[in-house]
Order: sequence, then structure tokens, then C-alpha cells
Amino acid sequence: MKNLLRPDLAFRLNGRLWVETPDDRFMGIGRLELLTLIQEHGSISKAAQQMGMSYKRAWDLVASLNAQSATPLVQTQTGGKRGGGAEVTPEGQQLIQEFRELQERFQEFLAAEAARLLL
Amino acid sequence: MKNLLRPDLAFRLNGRLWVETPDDRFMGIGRLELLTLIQEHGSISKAAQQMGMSYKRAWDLVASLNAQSATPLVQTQTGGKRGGGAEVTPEGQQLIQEFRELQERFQEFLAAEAARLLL
DNA sequence: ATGCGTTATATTTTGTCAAACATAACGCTA
DNA sequence: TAGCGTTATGTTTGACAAAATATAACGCAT
Repeated sequence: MKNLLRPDLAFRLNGRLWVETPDDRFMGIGRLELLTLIQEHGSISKAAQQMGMSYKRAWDLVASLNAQSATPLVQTQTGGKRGGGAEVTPEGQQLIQEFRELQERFQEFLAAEAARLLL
Repeated sequence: MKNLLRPDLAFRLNGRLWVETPDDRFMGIGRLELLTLIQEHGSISKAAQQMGMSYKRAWDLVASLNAQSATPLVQTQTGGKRGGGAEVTPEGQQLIQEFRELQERFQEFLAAEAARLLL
């Protein structure tokens, strides 16, 4: 069993997971982080800012999430005391939790596979 | 426990795995397919053609693979009876096998997780 | 009324990656 | 020697995604 990789190179097993519907993505690691930050800040724009993402992109992602959900995952309000805002609904929180746990199991899978990989 | 996704939408859990080194990708599903086809046809150009990939891209991928390997994974020859050709070395075959098996375990992981996912 | 911060939405610009295109070299064959 | 199919390599073009930019609307606060 030879070692394949150049000995001066470190390798890393990496990967991505996502949930897709027939013609759109539904959930992924980026949307998870976005939802989490919206929950934390109560604002799409603040969440976007913190992720270094344009507000438009964040808003589009929220729109995609809501469009594919039975009930809204993020409820928004325009105008008002703080200028408006957004909050993650209970269903959104459930999605956050499920996907976060899935991500954790995936990371465990990656670690286990990386350990047995011989390159 | 509510169902989150719109009932008219089917979801699919999907993902990607790859091996990366500090400043390049080393192995992934595309490279696996390319190596397999090179082995099958003994030619980079034929493999590229079959994948609907430009020859240049295929050649670049092979160059990247070889550049990161302790010993070449693909040996090439210019000119000669068939105009030249390429063959996958034993080390390349080992990489094919290891990564293919990893892919299979990953698919099993995805199937198992999809089954327990409630959306 | 005016201003503020936010959501909502369209349009334009930019960046990135792959495709397309273009040559050259190689070594057998005829 | 001319031709063929392949590897080898650089340059240009194109496509797509994300960012940037630009407005508008909203509803509270002052």
C-alpha cells in the first residue's frame, strides 16, 4: 500500500450537505448560518452585514426559504419602531435545529472517514 | 412536530465530498469519473469527450492530480502508434478504488440521514 | 412633516470559472 | 515526407453567480 500524496502536502477531507427541491435549493450551511444570525439579531440586514453578504442576497435566500415552506420560516415587518425587522418562526427554529444536528453528524462522518483514508 | 416543507414539493438530501490540499483540490467526484474514463479509454481526449468536458480542462485536472502525487497517477505519451495516450498507474488505480468506496459510504450516509429527516 | 432604519425589488456591474479557440510538438504509419 | 491522433499549453470568449448600486415603501419617533 503506497502513499499517494506528496509527503509535503497535508490533505483534508471536506464536504457539503444540502437539501434540494426539484428546482431550487432549500437548506444548506449558508442558509443555516443566515437563519441563526437573523434569529440572533432580529434583522435580515444585520445578519447579512455580519456574514459579509449583500442584503439583497440575504433577502433572496429568505424569500426562497419561505416560498418553499408550508408556513413562513422568517416573518418580516417593514417600518415601525426599529424600522422593521425579521424573526425566525418556531418552524424556522425547528429547521435550524434539525439541520444543525445533521451537520454535526456529517462532521463526525467526515472525521471518521478522514481517519481511515490513507493517502 | 410540524412538517416544514410545502406538501407539493419533494426534497432530496444531497452532498459532495472532496479531498483538498492547502491550495488546491486533490480528489473529487469529477476527478474520479475522469480517472475512470481515462483508464477505460487509455486517452485523456476520449475521456474528456465522453464527459462533455473540454480537453484542456481534463488535461489540467490530470496535471493537478499528478502535481500533488508522490508518483504520477496518470502516465502520458505523446506521439506514437495511436497518436499517443494515457494510462492510469497502479497508484492511480488505488486512488480510484479508495475514493469510490468512500463515495459509496457517503451515499449510504446520505440515504440514512434522508430517511430520518422530517421536513 | 421629516427622518430613520428596515424590508422589498429591479437594474447594472464585477468576478470567476469553464468553454472555446488556437498552435505546437511528438512519434508512428503509409 | 506528409498525415494522423494525441498530448501540451497559451489566449480569448462566454456564462453565470454574486456584488454593487439604486429606489421605493413602510411605520414609528421626533
